[in-house]
Amino acid sequence: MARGKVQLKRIENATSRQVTFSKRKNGLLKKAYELSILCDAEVAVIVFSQKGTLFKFASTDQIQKTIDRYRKNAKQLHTDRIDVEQSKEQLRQESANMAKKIEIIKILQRKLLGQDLDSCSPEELHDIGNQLEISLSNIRARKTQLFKEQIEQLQAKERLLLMENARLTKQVNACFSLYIHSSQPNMRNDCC
Amino acid sequence: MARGKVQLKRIENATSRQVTFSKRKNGLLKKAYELSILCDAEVAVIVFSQKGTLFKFASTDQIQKTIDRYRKNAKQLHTDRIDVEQSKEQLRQESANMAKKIEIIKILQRKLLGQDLDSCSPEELHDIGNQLEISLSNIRARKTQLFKEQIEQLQAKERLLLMENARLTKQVNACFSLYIHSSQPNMRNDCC
DNA sequence: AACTATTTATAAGA
DNA sequence: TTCTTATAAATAGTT
Repeated sequence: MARGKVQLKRIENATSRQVTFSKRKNGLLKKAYELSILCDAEVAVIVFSQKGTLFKFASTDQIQKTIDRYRKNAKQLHTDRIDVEQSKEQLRQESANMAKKIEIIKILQRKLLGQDLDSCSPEELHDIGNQLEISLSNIRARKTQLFKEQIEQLQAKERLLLMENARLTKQVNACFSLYIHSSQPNMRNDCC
Repeated sequence: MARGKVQLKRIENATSRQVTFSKRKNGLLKKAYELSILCDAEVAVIVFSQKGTLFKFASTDQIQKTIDRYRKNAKQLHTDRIDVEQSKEQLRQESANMAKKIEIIKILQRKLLGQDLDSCSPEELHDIGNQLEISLSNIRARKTQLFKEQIEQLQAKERLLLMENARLTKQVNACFSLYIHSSQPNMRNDCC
């Protein structure tokens, strides 16, 4: 724009490029400022030098406001901020649900372990009892078996004793009959 | 910049302001473009007219890239994108941890319910057994009591039968003695 | 960083 | 809006 037109292409000389960047960058920011003032427009400019240095101008107090307005306008808000908030909210809810589940499971587990039974409603006690019955019927099989075996043994013993008892009674009667027929018929009632 | 200097203040005439906005806006975007080409810089410009119409320029294919770079540079990324990503990641991890917890608790619960016992190590079986023993000892008290009562009854019966047996044996012997003394001494061996 | 010859941007007018 | 044009501003090359 002075002392010769410039080609619109990257300035190869590094020093020259750096100088031009500095001048034009200032010019750009100034123009942005003027536009915002003269025309009452909302303007935001972000410039990174090749070195990575940041320069910016914003007509609002917070450049973020303009950026947000841009994103909203460009309907990218849906895929960015709101989207992110939604997925965060979703994760939060999942989290909360899981925490609830854990609590419920823990409570049930404590009850299954026979603790905190005081706080149970009758139906709950019933249900827990049923569940535990299932558990117990599996786990206790062996113990129950032992009890049963013991009872069966006792019952077998009982049967044997009853048989022995019957046999003895018969024998007593037989003896008594022999005795009656041989000497004392009036003793029959005492014997049976 | 021509035909008279302008005061750096809002142009009051609406039409004039609109025209100036259009011209200067184009000029700003052009300057931004030139800066990005000549100096190989990353430039983003966002302009909203008073009406709210959006105009923008970005030297990258996606203006969002420049905005993100800006936010990163301005260390706002910490409170924005990265922060959001971190909290999302945190929630994700919590979520995963909770899922694991639920799995573990479910497995334990299944085991407490007497299922999937095949997959247990001996120690695990032992621990679960112990836990269940506590539970069982509380819940089973009544059933065990019934078993014991039944056994006690049977034992009592057994004792009664044994006593009866003894009594009968005694009686048999007594009868036999009477019989022997009264008539047939050679029958003693057949009787006992 | 300053200078200045030129180019570029643009205000006012049409 | 767009074109014109006088003139202000920006800036490339130089110092």
